[in-house]
Amino acid sequence: MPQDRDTALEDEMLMARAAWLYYVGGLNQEAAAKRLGITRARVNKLLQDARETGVVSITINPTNVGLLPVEDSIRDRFGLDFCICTPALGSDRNGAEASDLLKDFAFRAVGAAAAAHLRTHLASREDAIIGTGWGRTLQQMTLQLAGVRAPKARFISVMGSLTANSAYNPFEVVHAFARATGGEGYVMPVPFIADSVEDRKVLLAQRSVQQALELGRSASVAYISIGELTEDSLLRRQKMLTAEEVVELRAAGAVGDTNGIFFDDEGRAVDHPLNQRTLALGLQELHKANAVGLIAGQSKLRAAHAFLKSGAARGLIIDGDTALLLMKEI
Amino acid sequence: MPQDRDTALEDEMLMARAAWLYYVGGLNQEAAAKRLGITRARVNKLLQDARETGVVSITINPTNVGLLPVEDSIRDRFGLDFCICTPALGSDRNGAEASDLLKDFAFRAVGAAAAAHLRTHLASREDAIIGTGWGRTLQQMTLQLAGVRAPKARFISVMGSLTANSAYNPFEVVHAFARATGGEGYVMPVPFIADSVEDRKVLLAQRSVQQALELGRSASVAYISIGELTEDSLLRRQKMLTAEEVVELRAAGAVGDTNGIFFDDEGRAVDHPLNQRTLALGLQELHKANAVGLIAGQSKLRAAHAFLKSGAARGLIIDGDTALLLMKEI
DNA sequence: CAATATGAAATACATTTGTATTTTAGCCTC
DNA sequence: GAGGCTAAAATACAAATGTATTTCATATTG
Repeated sequence: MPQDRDTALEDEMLMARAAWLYYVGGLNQEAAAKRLGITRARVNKLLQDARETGVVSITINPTNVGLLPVEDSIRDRFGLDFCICTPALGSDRNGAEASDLLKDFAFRAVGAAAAAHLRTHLASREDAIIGTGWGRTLQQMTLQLAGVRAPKARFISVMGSLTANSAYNPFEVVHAFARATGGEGYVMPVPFIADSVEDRKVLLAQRSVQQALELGRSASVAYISIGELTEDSLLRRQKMLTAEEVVELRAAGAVGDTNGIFFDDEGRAVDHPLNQRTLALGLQELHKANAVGLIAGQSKLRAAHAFLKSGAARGLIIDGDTALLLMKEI
Repeated sequence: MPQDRDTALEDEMLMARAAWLYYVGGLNQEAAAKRLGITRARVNKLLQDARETGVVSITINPTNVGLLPVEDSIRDRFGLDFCICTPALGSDRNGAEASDLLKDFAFRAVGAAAAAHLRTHLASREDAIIGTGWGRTLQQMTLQLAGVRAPKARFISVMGSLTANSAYNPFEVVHAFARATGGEGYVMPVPFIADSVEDRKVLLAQRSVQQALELGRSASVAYISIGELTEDSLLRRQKMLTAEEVVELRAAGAVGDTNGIFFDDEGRAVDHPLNQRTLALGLQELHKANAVGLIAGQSKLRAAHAFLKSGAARGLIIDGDTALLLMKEI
């Protein structure tokens, strides 16, 4: 049941005061509790809430994480407006065990950086139209937007949806963005890979799809991620592709995809029927929609390189370790 | 002895990585230490350094701290563009003991709020010219600018420097701003209170001083603090004033100063030789330079009230407790 | 008005963090 | 290469923090 409004306000105020005392004032929880006349346990909970809801936010100065030269190189090499790297963490002393954890980190790191980027973007244009893709990185991004309010912003998926439902689904992603910011969300209520070329035509003719695509094309920024083309890839795991299709696509030269558009090592859309069945903004359209590529995880290295060659992206947010590998290739 | 440059960079990188693992990645210090191949104690120190040097900064979302009516009243009463209050914390159950801590807290709180303000300002005009004053509040402000990059910004002291060197010195403040943001810093390489009226003329004639003042006048925002006029005031403690001068100034009606300009309860510059020896932007010039007054600590109440009457400020950032007291007076 | 649900206080305890001390390893100086 | 210096590792311990449990007061509901 909904909490009383006064109580909620009172609560948020207490939260802010506790947070100030603790984080800015440097009091410990006990002292802060005494000061506020409540128990330490309560202060502890308040602080937890404050972090979760974004009343307090912790930022790390991106200067001197040591990747500025890398950022510049990548930006210049691929003609981007900007390139942001998260800190490189790769040099762990105990090689094997960490790789899983590391991958998770990459998603969070890139998600956090992307969230910060969006925050800045919304600060300058609060009525922005923001295109969104799908996947784990995008999902992480939505989780780290606490405290961002943008009731006038509109989030629009630049692609159709998954059939299987998961937190990575464009539908969920857009919803999460809208909820986090108080803005509006729009999705394309069709699968993003149609069953046949004919089906695609029918779906594409839908007014709601046309409207969504139209809105997506006018985005002032669009956050999209890319996929690698392997048996482990999310596309496969979500059953959007069959094993045979993967083999075919690879045979056609495909090394990765963005929003279901498969491209080869040179960043060109490959000649394969699947590419005729995708319901999403194309590579050129993404560029016009100010696409920002989010790259998390070293398994995406090859796909990332190819994607950058395609020229679809205006900007790049990439985890530091993958960026370092990319540097070696260019 | 000065540390090797490479080592320093290496160190700062390690700091950033540790901070990232801990604050963003959510690892505890032990896990982060293992990941980085160093001891937990070292991680602990790195994190401490990271906080102190502003590599990580913790900001608090200022919505709903409950002082909006106070902010509006003060803003309207003194014709300001804006007034920002930090949370009021005065209602501690155990009256006496806290006053010292509270004061320290006020500096930090106002510094944090001012840092957030600057952050926003720089977001809209990255090549801004920013005037700066001196003192503990300004110094705190510089420590809380983590994550702000503004290589095109210029920071210019609106006043001469202290003779005694301290972290509060305009020189240090400007330097800290420049370092934190990557921007440029300019100072007036002269004392801000000359030994005599004649000396002031000579110093003022310096080309570098003229240039600095010129630049300061064109600031798009200037952060300045005010001082109360007591034996405890920073001016006295930094030996910028003799005890006799304080007595004289008080006799002339002075209740406070900003940048060495002494004013009375009505906010008028008092008629005293000292006011002829100050090397700094005057009250009217500060208004033109879009001055924002930073007020931290209840001991500054009277001076703050007078300062606001002077009309020198375009905006105000004040700690909540002092704001509440101010409210009672107006 | 009694029954019940709720949120916070009180309490207790395990974990994490901060800090001091000692030991070790590398490095500079002579 | 011995001596002394420094930074970090290793260790140990005290303080703060996170979390669960029980108890209590208050508000809500039938």
